[in-house]
Amino acid sequence: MRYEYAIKLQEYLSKYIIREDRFKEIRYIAGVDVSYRREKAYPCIVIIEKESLKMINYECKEFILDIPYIPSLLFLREGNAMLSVLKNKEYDLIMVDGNGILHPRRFGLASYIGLMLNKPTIGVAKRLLCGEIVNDDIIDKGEVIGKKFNNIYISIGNMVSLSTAVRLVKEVCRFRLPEPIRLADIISRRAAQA
DNA sequence: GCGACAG
DNA sequence: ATCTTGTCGC
Repeated sequence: MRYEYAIKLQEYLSKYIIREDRFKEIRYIAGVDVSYRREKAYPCIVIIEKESLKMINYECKEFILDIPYIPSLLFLREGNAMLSVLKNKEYDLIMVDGNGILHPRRFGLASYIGLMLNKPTIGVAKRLLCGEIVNDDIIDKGEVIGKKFNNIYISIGNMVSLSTAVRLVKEVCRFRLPEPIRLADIISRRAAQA
């Protein structure tokens, strides 16, 4: 896929992202992350019960990668790997290691996942991709596109408002990262090193 | 042209 | 993200 085409695709798909709450009850939350070893990726999903923060289920797969990492096009590299572990599982919302609309074209990995699965998703990044921070609000081109909290950057992926996204992340944070993502990170890392 | 740049 | 040992500190 040409670089220019991928950019156009993001601009087009971003129009379909829903930036408000579209769900009934959030009881189970999934977290997804990907670790690497040479040409292979190890996507992992962890599902926790929000109330108890207990892990209910997890799975890790091996995935062959052919697309390099290009800043702002992370969804091309990790998108399908993540989708493969999200299939046939039950959860009410997904937290993704990467951005949602906190993105130059308002369409990061978490938005891609949310649109493909028609599910609520939240983007959680450890470093800032774009925008400037004003009182923990992340502003880009006059628009609030995310929130800084706990030294992480939270954004709408799909079907969740920013305020709800922040509240949910806070609810499942024991350490720096929200539990579903922290656990998925640990498990995928271990799988990659095995 | 220069620097920045999720994972 | 990954390649990589020990080390300082709560």
